[in-house]
Amino acid sequence: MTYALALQCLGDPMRRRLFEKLRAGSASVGVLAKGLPVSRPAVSQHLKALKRAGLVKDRPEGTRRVYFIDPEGLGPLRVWLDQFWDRALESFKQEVGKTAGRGPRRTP
Amino acid sequence: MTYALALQCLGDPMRRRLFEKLRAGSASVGVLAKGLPVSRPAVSQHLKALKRAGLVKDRPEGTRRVYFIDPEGLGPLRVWLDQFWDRALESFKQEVGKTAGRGPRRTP
DNA sequence: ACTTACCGTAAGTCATGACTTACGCACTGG
DNA sequence: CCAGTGCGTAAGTCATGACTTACGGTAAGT
Repeated sequence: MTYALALQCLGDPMRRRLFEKLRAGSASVGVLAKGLPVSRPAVSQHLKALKRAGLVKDRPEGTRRVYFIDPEGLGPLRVWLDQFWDRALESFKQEVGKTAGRGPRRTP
Repeated sequence: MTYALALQCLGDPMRRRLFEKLRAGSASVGVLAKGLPVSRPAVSQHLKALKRAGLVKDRPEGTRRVYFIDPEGLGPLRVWLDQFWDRALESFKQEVGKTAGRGPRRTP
C-alpha cells in the first residue's frame, strides 16, 4: 500500500526535481534549495513528504541535515508496476485486434 | 519526458483506482463509473488525462467507448525508475555507513 | 423519423496543497 | 558564553485541479 504514497509524492514536479537531484548523491537542505526556484522551507516540506513515503533518508551532519535516496523506497513502486506489465500486456493483445474491427456501424 | 505525465496522472488516487480497474480488462465509461464514488463525467475527465499520458487507449463500440490499458505507456516510467535503482543504489551503500558515524557532537 | 442510451465538453464551485514569511531550536566556532 | 549558521514548524495566502450540473452530439432500436 505504500506505493500509493510514493506515487503521490513523485507526482509533484518540484518533488521530482528534488528527488532527481538526490540521484547524483547526498546533499544538505540548503544546497538542494539553491538550484531550485523555491524557498528553503518549501524544500524542507517536500523532503518531509519524501521521507514519509520512504523514498529518502536523512542523517545529521553537524548543524545541517544531509538527505539521500533510499532505494528500498522504490521497491513497492516497482512491484506495483510489474503487476501491470504482466497482467495488462496479455489483455492488451486481445484488444488491439478489435480496435479496427467493431467500430460504429459502417455507413458507406 | 513523458514519464512526468504518467507520474502526475497516477499520483491521483481516483485515477489510480480507475487504472487498476482497467487492469482486469477493458471496460466502458459507464461501467467504470459504477463502482466509483464519483460522477460519470468525472470519470470521463480522468480517462482523458490517462489517455493524454499514453497510459490508456480507447475504442468505439457502438454507442459506448471502451477503454483499456496501453502497456507501452508504462515503459518510460519503468526506464525512469531503473535509472534510480542503478545509480542510487551504489550511492546508498556509501551513505549507510556514515549514518551513525558523524552525527552531532557527542556530549557525554 | 423519434426516442433512448452513452458519452464528451463547458462552466462554475470548492477543497486541497504548494508556497510564502516569521519564529524558535540545535549545533559550531570564536 | 555569545554570535552565527542551518534547519524544521506554524500560520496564512493563493492557485491548481477535482468535482458537480447542464448541455449537445452520435449511434442504435423501433
